[in-house]
Order: sequence, then structure tokens, then C-alpha cells
Amino acid sequence: MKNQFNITPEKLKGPFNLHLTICSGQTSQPPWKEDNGYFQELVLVEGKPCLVKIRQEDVDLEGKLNIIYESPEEIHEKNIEAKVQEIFGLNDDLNQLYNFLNEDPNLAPAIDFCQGLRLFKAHNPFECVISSISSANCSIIRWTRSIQDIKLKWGDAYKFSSGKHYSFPSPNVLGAVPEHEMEEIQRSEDDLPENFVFENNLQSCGVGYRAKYIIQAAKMVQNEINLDKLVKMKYEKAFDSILDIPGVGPKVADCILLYGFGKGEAFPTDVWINRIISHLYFKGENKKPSEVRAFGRENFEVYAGYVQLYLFHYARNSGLLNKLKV
DNA sequence: TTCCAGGTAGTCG
DNA sequence: CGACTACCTGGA
Repeated sequence: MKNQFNITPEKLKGPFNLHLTICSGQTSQPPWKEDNGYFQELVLVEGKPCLVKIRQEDVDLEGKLNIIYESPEEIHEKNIEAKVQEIFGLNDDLNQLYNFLNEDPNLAPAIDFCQGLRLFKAHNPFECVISSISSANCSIIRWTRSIQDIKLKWGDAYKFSSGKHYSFPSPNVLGAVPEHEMEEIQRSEDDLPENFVFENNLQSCGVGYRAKYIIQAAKMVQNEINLDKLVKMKYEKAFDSILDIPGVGPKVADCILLYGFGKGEAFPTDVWINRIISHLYFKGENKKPSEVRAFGRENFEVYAGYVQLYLFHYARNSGLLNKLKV
């Protein structure tokens, strides 16, 4: 089946900038691939593979969204629309957010730099767990490449009119993958050609020492951690339980809760947010990440996730970030 | 070529 | 608990 629908701007509360939302480097998933004016990604809807292509007519935020979808199976269009709304934060009330930001002189300047920027939620919570672990102590460009690589090597391939697309592997598949080249060689048959290249192992995806965390995390999600239950848990309880996953500390946990489970009160505190908050609210006095996280949660409450997103984007584009480099 | 960024885990007091 | 360091890789 292949069809399309539109979402008009009147349906949204406040502005929306599709390009900005996808390309602002948020830590939930790699940006969707751009092709022919559309951003596209293979997404599961009703548990069925669905290629979703989305485009915003006119970049001035007034244009409607056009969504084309394609699937080998029958899917209710309503569910595809709901998925798109969820992924791009289209149900978030940005007018309300801007009212909140305007009350704080430190936050108000961010609005102009971030018009229409929304939280880019993960379409696959397990992928979000793994990409958040991969992102720790790592550049955006590197973990993004790693996630693409993992999909290519172990995801399921689906053919569409525009070509092949790969899903993110399930926890049981990823949990059974060789950690590094050594393990792959040990597991392989011994009648391989002399020059055989061993690259079906996690470390060959550029994840470095995080490979063992990723495999253990996959096994935990398969056996003892129920992601569906996490969504329904209160923020604090969910935070504590995912800290048990190897490779997940406070920052990664907050990324998972914010982007993977829609907990808007999470305040992921990386070095940049730490510096920005220290600069804006503590006269540059170097605060500890745990203090900054607590400060963000107390002061920004349900908007904490958005404040983090807006502050980082604002700092990067206003030149503040460069000033804060040591 | 070496140096460095970037969160977490592990160790030591 | 706090302070400190090793970890892997790619880019400067």
C-alpha cells in the first residue's frame, strides 16, 4: 500500500520547523535521510514496517506537512499520523513553552534562535537506548554512523519503490552479536578464505569500548527490563531502574527518558549544558553536573527537556558556546 | 605525529 | 560519599 496525507499548520500549537527539528543533533536517533526534498525513515506502525517520507512546503513555517507512506502491509492511516505527531512533538504546545521561556530573562533570547524547534522523539525505544549509550563520550557524527552501521549489518531489510531500508535489530539479535573481531574469529568456521575480512562484530561499527555495554544492554532489555513498563513509570523510578543498564549514567538515562519515553521533565546534563547553566545562573562558577541537573529539574519542571534543547541550540548559534570553551 | 573531546565505570581514600 | 583516571575513536 502507498498513500499520502497532509497535516496543516492550524492543527499545531505554535510553529514547527521540520528541517531544524531533524537536523539539530538531538540524541535519540540519527537524522532521517534526505531525498528529493523529503526526509525519510523506516518506522514500525502497528508492528508493521512502514516507510514514512515527510516534507514541509515552504520553510517559513507556514507551509503544511506532506507525508507519503508505503508498506507491504495494510496500516490504518490514523496510526501513521499519530506516530508522526509523536516523533516530531507535534502535540507539544510551543506557545505555552514560549510563554514560560519569556518569563525568564536568561531563556527568552533562545526563542528567536529556535523558532519551531521541537523535541525529535525516538520512533523505536530500544534504538534510543542503544544510540544514547553509543553517544556517551562520543561525537554526534560518530555515534550516528555507528547506528547506521548496526542497522545495515543486523537489521531486517525491506524493499520499497525507492530502494532498501533497514530496521534496527531487535534486542535478541543485537544481544547475540560478537563484541569484537577476536570473538567473531573464534565463532567462525575455519574454512574461510585467507583474506576474509571480519567486520560482523560490534566494535567494527566504531562504538569502541561501548560494544560490551551495548550487548549487555540488549540482553537486559530482552530478559529483565521491560521498556513498555518504563514508559508508564514515574520519572524518578524509571530513572533509577535504567541506571542499572551498563553504559547508562545520569546523562544517558535522561536522554533515554526524554527522547525514548517522552518524559519532558528530564534534564540531560552534558558538559555543554553544564557550562551554559553555570554561566547563565551561577556567574560562571563551575557547578557539578549533578547540581545542574537538580537545578534544571527544579526550575524548569515539565519544560526541562525543552529548555535543555533550546539552551544548547541557542548557545551554539549565538556564539555563546564558543565563549564557554575552556 | 601527538593531542584532545566526551560520559561512564572502576578504584582508592 | 568525592576525587581521580582509563576507556576507543576520529578529527584537529
